[in-house]
Amino acid sequence: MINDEISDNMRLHGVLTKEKYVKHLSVDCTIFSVQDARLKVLLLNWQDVEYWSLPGGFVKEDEDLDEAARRILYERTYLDNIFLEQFHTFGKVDRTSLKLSKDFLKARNLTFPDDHWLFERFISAGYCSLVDYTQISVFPRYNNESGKWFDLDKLPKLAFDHKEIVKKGSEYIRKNIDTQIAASNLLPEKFTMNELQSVYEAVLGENFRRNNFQRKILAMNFLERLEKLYDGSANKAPYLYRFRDVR
Amino acid sequence: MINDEISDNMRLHGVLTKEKYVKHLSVDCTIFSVQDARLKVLLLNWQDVEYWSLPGGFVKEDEDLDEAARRILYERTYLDNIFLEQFHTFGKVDRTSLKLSKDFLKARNLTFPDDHWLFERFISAGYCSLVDYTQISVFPRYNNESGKWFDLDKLPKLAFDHKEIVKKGSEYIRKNIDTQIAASNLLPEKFTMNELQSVYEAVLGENFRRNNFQRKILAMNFLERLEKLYDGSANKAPYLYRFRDVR
DNA sequence: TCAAAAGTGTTATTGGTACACCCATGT
DNA sequence: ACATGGGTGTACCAATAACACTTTTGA
Repeated sequence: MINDEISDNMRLHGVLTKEKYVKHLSVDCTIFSVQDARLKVLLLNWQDVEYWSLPGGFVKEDEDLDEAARRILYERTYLDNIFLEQFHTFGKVDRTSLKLSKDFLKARNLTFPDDHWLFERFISAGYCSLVDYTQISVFPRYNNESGKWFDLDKLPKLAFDHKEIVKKGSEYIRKNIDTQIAASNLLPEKFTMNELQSVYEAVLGENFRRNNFQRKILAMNFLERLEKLYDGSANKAPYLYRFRDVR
Repeated sequence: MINDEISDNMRLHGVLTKEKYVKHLSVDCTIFSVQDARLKVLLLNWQDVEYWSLPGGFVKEDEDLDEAARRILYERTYLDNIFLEQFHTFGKVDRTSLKLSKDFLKARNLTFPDDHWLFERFISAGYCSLVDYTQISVFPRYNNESGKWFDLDKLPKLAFDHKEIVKKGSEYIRKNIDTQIAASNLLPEKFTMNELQSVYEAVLGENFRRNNFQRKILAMNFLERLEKLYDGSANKAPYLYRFRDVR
């Protein structure tokens, strides 16, 4: 366990010194999911550091920005083939803090020279995705790192400007809810209207009348009605649906 | 004139070698205006270079990304206090081209070592703004550079991925037309409903019925009705309006 | 036969579109 | 008085919201 931890940190140190990254540029992912009928965001925390932060990373020199975001998401969640969208780039000079950056590295027993680019100014591209948290097989990536899902109005202390990033990310998800939900893996291949409605309600944080919801969704014409689902419950069997266009 | 040109280029060279910029990061501005009842975009061209490009620039190390965009817009158009919004960041590895970059510099008689960061990969944050082209006092900035407004469906050959940037920028402007027009300086302090409608029609590229347009706009409740305008024409005097919230 | 949950229908309201009409204004 | 362009009213249609009723299901 201790050995794992050391080797993890060694690996990270090696990666940050040897691998070629685009300096001053990072990607931060706001990964949302639905849990207990609420929209949650995934945050990471390192042992002995007060602040939580978004799963983020750096962009390799030979890697598209979008690719970098996909890779980072994969590294954090082992989720592949996920619909990920850029929503805003955060570029305030003082958005990161030297002290906090050092604390982060100290918590992992990493040291870098004071003039390392890690301590300079960072511009960060924000990406967002809606995922099924039960399909996230393994995180965190490092032993002294922990991940947790947070309610948007019960966020812990966040590093840097990550609170603002989460806010903008969630606004983006809500504004683009139709495509986001359709492209997410939140629902199984086939699902009932009720399940779909629950997801909408969780993401938007408001309730709809089931009949009006059904009409509205069906009018958008991206659902395909399939066979009925007999799940053994003592009521009329609901139809199953599927998103029309294959992703 | 020749002297001016030389000194301009010298200045640019000096700036690019001495001033501290965030490497690999640029800002490109899509500046739109309305001319002949059509939405136009401002493009720049250097003598002896086939390709046109967006007014862009680099971000200083001690400058917010938003600030950089404002500064660049000011440098190009001498427009100040302009509503400028970020809409997307373009990060493909091959979005710039080494050859074209060299051509650009050659056209200005500038030489940089081959390993200069100017020739490396660039990530560019796209900003957009709607402005009154008649209020743009002076551009271009350099003598061998010319600026011109282009119809969106009659674009010339564009450098790098600037065509895509223009497209995304115009989509953003159209999607956010209400705030964009209200925040722009396209209209004078007081204006008639007809003038407002013309701007909407130019930006969206479609026509509306005046009475329905009026209803819709007034329902949004961001206009304040003022006195009537007697301009001497032989018809009923239209009301003047003003945007409610002061910008 | 009953409760639970789904499907479907009906009406009212709202927002937008099309058309019509009247009003003010300078020539 | 008249053409011009602006203001306002009304009828119509589609989308949405609110409410009601019927159907299916396993216990």
